[in-house]
Amino acid sequence: MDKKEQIIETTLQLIASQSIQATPMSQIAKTSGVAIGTIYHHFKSKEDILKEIYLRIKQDFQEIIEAQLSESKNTKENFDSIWFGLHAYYLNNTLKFLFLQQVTNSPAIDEETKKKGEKHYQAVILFFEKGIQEGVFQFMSPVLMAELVHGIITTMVELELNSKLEEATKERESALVFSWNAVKNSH
Amino acid sequence: MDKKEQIIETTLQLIASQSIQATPMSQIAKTSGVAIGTIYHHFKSKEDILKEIYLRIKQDFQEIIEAQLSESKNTKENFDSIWFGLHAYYLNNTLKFLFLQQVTNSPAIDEETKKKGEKHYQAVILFFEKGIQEGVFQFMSPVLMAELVHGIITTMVELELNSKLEEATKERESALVFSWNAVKNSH
Amino acid sequence: MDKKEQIIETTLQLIASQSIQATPMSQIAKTSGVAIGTIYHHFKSKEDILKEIYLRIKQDFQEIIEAQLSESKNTKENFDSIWFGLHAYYLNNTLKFLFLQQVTNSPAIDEETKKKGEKHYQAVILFFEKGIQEGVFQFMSPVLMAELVHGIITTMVELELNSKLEEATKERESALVFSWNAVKNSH
Amino acid sequence: MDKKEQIIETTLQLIASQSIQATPMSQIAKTSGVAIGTIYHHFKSKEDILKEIYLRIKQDFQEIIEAQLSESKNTKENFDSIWFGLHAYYLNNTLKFLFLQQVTNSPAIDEETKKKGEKHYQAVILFFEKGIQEGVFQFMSPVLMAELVHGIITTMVELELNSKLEEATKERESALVFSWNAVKNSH
DNA sequence: AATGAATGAGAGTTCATTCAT
DNA sequence: TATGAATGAACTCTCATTCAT
Repeated sequence: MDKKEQIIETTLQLIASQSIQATPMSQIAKTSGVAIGTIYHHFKSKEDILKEIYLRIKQDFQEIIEAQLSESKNTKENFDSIWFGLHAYYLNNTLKFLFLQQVTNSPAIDEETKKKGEKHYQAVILFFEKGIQEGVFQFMSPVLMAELVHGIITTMVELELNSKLEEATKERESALVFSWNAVKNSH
Repeated sequence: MDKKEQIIETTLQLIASQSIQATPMSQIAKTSGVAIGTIYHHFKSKEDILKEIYLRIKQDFQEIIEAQLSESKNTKENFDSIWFGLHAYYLNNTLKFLFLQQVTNSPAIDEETKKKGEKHYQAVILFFEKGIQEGVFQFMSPVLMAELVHGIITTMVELELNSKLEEATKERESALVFSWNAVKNSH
Repeated sequence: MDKKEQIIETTLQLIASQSIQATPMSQIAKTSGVAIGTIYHHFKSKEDILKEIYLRIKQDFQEIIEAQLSESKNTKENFDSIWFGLHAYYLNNTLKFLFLQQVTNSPAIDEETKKKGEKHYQAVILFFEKGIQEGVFQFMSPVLMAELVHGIITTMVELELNSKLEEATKERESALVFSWNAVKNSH
Repeated sequence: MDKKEQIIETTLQLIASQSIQATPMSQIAKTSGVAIGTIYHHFKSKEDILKEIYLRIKQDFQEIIEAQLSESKNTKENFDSIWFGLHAYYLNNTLKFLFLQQVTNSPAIDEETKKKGEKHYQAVILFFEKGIQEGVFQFMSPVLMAELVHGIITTMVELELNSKLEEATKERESALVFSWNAVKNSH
């Protein structure tokens, strides 16, 4: 594997399992089987590695959304697809999920990069916007709605990973119902 | 104010505005108007200050819940009270909210302390448990339901603080509707 | 001796004998018999130590000038006193002289500090200004004249230290004559 | 321009404007439009580039002296020619002047190279030696005299470059008078 | 002749914590 | 109870140099 890719992969693993502060560059170097200088040859700083990982995950996010959304499905079907698609992504990419959790509410990633990351949300926000306009969804800021649903999925994954749910598969269904009821227009 | 209280207050302020890693003990000392030695006289370590702040917030949490819950209200009324009570607490105690955000998904607080903090959730979980048994709420793990609702409130406050909502007051109502539709049993 | 003083003294010695770049903080610490952290307790940075040493030398400079100048001496006598006073200071404080040589034309000391250092020249410049006005000295910018004379002394010390002069004592007299002829008004 | 020349030119520029320590090989490479490896193809080390620049300047020095000295001029005329020739060279080749200033009192150039550079002084030293023997100049070590005059020119250029003189052209004349009075035999 | 990815020793600095007063 | 000088392991990052291509 390419050394740069090696560094990214290692950093993701280490940070997911032990936090950013507990992951010195020296350890990233040693674990990657690369000299410290080599890391700095490919990245401007430690923060720069984090940025790259962050934006890659946000791009994954966009790709999943776009892969799930389809004009041939109705709104409910698309909603379910997005929900399960994202849920599955986080659950199958635990390292990325844990990385995001650490980084999201921390100054480890600067505002500029976070803004860049938000661009990848457009597709979901458009989806909710359309659903609201069509009256399928409750009237509400689409950004808020998107964030709330995302928060639900996120909380769900968190509890599953911490084994706080006895029958995760069943609860998953409940959480989806929970989400759909939250979102849909009941009038 | 006594010195210990001074230290706690200062630490909360500094951490809320600049993150834990950016807040060295030396700065806490200087800003509190106290010598470094004095901090260590009152607290075993830096982590110890964080723990104390963390547990105090969790206790606040419990008190709010208990203040809102009342046998003379029906489930919907109690739900609304909790929702607004918590929302108002976070919004009026921004420092504590920002502190929690940083600390929640980070190893800054050890698992033991987090467990201790969870004890303060019992009242809410019982509330949801009862609602589920009575059939007012959807059938679901009460822990999951509590976390999901809490997540919704949290996301809401976050967006308000970041000014991502144009008409926060209206959206707040929508978010409550969103939450209620999510939890209530629709059969 | 006071630890701060110890650090200053050691730094002066090390830098004079091996240059700034060849003098890492770790060596200053070890040679001073002090922990690295202790250095940073007393000084903001490596540059900060240099600044302090620099300004102390400039202050010495002023004190020497003021000690030599006397209203009871005529201009020629005062000139000689300053010349020999400064020459002796540099020769007897070799470390300080070598430090100055390294630092003077280098960015190791920032412009602000250099400006501060220049304040200690006022007495000499005034002396030359007065001599020029009285017609004892050649007509010329007093700053330039002061710098030129200082440069002569400096060059002299440099050659003496590098043993490039066979009979230093005699040459010293010649250099003084050289200086006085340069300075005096020949009309 | 050939690559080696390009590297020399770039290094001179960078070092003159930002000091040796602030000029890494990587920057020299990038600014020269050349790969790092290419630099090492033409020069053994960083110091090696400095040496080459240093010796080239010293050679310039010799050429200027030789261009100015003429048997058809008398000693005073030759002195003036050398003085102005050198002064003009430094002022018109600011980069080289600044380079010299940095390098002269620093270990960046090894003693061996400095010795080599001194060979280019022979012509001036001989000039002063002759003037002393003829009784036109004060009796004094010719090396010392040469260094002192050189120091005067150097100080003059320095002050001009730092705009510390209000009427540089006039002061230049004064500095020449200053120098001549210094060297000439007054008996 | 030219490239540039890779190296790793070593730099300056930070900061939680200790301890003598 | 309160102080703050002292500590030193550990951090991020730099940069002259090497070497396979």
